[in-house]
Amino acid sequence: MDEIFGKIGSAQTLSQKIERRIEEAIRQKKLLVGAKLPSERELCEMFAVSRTALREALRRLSARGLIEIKKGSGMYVSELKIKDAIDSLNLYYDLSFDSNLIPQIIEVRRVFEPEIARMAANNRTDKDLALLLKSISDLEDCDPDNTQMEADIINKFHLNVAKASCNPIVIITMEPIYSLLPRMRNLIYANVDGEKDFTIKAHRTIYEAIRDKDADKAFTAMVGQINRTLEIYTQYLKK
Amino acid sequence: MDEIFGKIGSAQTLSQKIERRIEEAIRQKKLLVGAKLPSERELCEMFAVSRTALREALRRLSARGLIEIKKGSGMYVSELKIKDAIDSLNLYYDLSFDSNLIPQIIEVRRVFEPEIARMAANNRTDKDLALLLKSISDLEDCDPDNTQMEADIINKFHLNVAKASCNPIVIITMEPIYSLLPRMRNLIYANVDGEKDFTIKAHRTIYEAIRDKDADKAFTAMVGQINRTLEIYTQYLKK
DNA sequence: AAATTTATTTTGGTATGATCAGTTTAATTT
DNA sequence: AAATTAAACTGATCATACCAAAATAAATTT
Repeated sequence: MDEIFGKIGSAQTLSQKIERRIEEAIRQKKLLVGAKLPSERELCEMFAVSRTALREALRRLSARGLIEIKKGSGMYVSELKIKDAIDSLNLYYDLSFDSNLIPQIIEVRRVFEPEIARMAANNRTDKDLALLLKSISDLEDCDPDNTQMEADIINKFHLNVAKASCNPIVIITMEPIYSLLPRMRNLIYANVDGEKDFTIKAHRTIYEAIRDKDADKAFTAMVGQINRTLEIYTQYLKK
Repeated sequence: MDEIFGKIGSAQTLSQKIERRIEEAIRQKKLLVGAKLPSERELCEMFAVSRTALREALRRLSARGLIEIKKGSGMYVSELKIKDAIDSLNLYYDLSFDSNLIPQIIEVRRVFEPEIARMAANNRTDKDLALLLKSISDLEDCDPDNTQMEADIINKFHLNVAKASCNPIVIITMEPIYSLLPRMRNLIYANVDGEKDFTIKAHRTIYEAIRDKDADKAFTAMVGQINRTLEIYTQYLKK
C-alpha cells in the first residue's frame, strides 16, 4: 500500500531536528571528537531557535553519549564510549529479565564460554593474566558471608577471561549477560557449602591453562566450571 | 587512594536527578511498560521542580528509549527495544570503526554460530523451519545486482537460525552482531563470482540438518559456511 | 437514539526573559 | 612572577506565556 497521503509536515519536533543536525555533523566528522561546540546562546542564533528547543536537543545528545556538557565551560563532542552502548544493552537485559531465563542463560554460557576461554588462551597478554590472578585472590580474601561481593568477584573473573580473548566483540557480547548473573547467582549459590573452595580451584585451573596458552585445557576447564553451575542450579530447582 | 575529600554536593544536575528517579522507578517495575506517566505539570508539582528541569530529564529518558512522548496525549513507559541498544552500538561502530573489527566479528561468529546451529537442530519448531526455508528462497529470487538486499537476506537466514535455537538470550546476543554485518558484507562480497550459489547450497545443507535434527551435521555445516566467509575475507585483504 | 460535528480541555512543544552557579579569563595586587 | 580578585562567559534552573496536537465533552444534525 503506497503512502500517498503520508505526512508531509515535520512529524519531528523542532528539538529533534536540531538533534539530527548536530548528530549528522558528528557522524560526518564535521565535528571531531573533542571539538568544542558554540555556546548555547550562539547556537540559538545560528539555528534561529529558542534556547528551550536547543537545550532539549543537547540534553538528548548528551544522554546518548554523543556530547559532554560541562557547566561553566562548554559543550564538547565526546568520544563515544563503548560503555554507552553496553549500558544500553544492559538496561535492555535488565528490563527483560525474568527468572525463567536462568536455564537459558546457563545454556548460552555453557556453549560460549569454553570457546571464549580457548580464545583467551590463544590471545591473552600478561596484563590479562594479572587481572585474572587478582580476581582469584579477591575471591579468596572475600568475606564468606558477603555473598553479593562473592558473586561480583566471580563475575569479574569471567569477564576478565572475556577480556583476555582480546576481542572487543566478545566483551560487548558477554558483558550484558554477566550483568544479569549477580542476581541469579545470589538466588542460587547462597548457602551452598563448599562451593567457594570449588570455584577457587576451578578458577585457578582455568587461569593456569590460559597462562600456559593451553587452549584445549582452558576449554575443558571452563566446560567443567559451567557444568558445575548447571548442577547446582538443577539441585536448586528441586528444592 | 581514599577519596576523603570527594565531592559531597550533587555533582549531578537537577534534571539528572529527576532522570535517575524515574529511571529507577522503571527498572524496579514500579512503573510498568505501557503505564502512563503523570502529565508534565503534575510531575513538576510532585518533584517540586520547574518544567524546564523536568522536561530536560524527560527528553533524556526518551532519547534513551525508556519512555515515549506523545504530543497531546501523554508520556508512556515504553518497552525498551533491542533496537535502541543496537542503534547505540552501531553509532559506536560508525564513529570508531576500524577494519580490525571485521576479522574479530568473523572470529566470534566462527566460534558461536556452529554451536547455535547445534541448538537450533535440537530445539527448532516447524515454524522455524518455514522461516529458514523462506530465507533461502528469498535469496534465490533476489536480484543478483542488488548486493544490499542479498546481504540483508543472508543475515536474515543466520538470524533465523538463532531464532530456531529457541533461546531468547541467543537471539538478543547475536542480533547486535548481525546488525554489524551488512556494512562489511557489502564491502567484501560484492563481485565475488559464484558466491551466491555457494551460499545457497550451504544454507540448504544447514537447513536440512536442522530439519532432520542432526545437531552434529548442523554444527559442521555452519563451520563450513563461516570458514568460507573467512576465506573470502582473506582473499579480499590481498587485493 | 445514534452518529456526526463542533467546542473545550488536556497535554506536550516552543519562545522569552530573568536569575543562579560553576569556569575561565583578565585585571589587579602583592 | 605569583597570587589574588574581579569580571565575563557558560550552562542550569525558574517562571510565564502562548502554540498545536490529541482527547474529551458538548452541541448539533440525522
